[in-house]
Amino acid sequence: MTVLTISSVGPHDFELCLRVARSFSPDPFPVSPVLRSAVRIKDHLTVLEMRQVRSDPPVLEVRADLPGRKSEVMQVARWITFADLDLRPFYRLAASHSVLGPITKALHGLKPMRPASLFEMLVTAITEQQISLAAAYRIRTRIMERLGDPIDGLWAFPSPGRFTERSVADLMACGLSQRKAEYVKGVAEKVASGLLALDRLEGMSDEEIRSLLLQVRGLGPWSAEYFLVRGMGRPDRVPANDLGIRSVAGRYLGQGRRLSPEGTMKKFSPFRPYRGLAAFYLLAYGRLQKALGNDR
DNA sequence: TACCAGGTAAAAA
DNA sequence: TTTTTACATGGT
Repeated sequence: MTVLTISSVGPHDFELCLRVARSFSPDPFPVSPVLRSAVRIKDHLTVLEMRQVRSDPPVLEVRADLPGRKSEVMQVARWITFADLDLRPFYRLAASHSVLGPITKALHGLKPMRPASLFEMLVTAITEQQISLAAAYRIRTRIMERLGDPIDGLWAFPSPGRFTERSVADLMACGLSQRKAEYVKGVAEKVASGLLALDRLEGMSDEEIRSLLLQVRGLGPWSAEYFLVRGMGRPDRVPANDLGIRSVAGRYLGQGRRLSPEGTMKKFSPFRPYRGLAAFYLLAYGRLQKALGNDR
């Protein structure tokens, strides 16, 4: 067992990050300060255990049974936990705002967590198109159980190859529509063949990534923006037509009713270049209120 | 039981 | 070119 430590930039409350991430899942997770995550590192399946061991300055600890791969483990853990994100410029921008000011104070140290792989994020985006997050979550669970690799009580998200070797009918049996099954298989083929080089995206601009994704069948404007902000953590991206974001924008920044996509973007414009982070904080606040039963 | 839920591509007009 | 439609599952 290798034990590594990660120093995180700026304020970071990892337990809060976990609580928020879990609040988006339909399953009631046991409250635990430890994140256990099954990941693939260089074709090697392993479980990462991450927890916070110091708060100021923040330090995270990572445990993995993968000797000799320390730098890769460190890199993946930094990616998942978003250790390199500095929240302070966003907090300075939000501090004077009547709504985001108090909310950023209440959620001090909250960083959005990212899935270990961008391929997983693409599949997640497709599953979440049009149907509820809970329904999409159930479908992804079936995908993991049927195509993924079990390890230590967890499932690793299936690699692109696992999708390409299955038929569209196999994917439909997990609950995807025929359309979405075709989308997912098509994306997996593009990634597996190298036609869609996800490992090159990090060095590209938001707009470059967006236009690249829009060329892929099954990925529209919502999916591209969702991928940018949730999968890659690009802090200024907001899916303008996202139902959840339009609702919280209306609830906390408007008159209570869901806003139009244009109205939503207008409400977030003061937070440039952190509009996506502002949206995330509203969503997180809304989920935590709901979990506490304070959402009426 | 209906209806809506963090859209998209393709058919129809 | 613009508008309309089909689509899967799960919660309320």
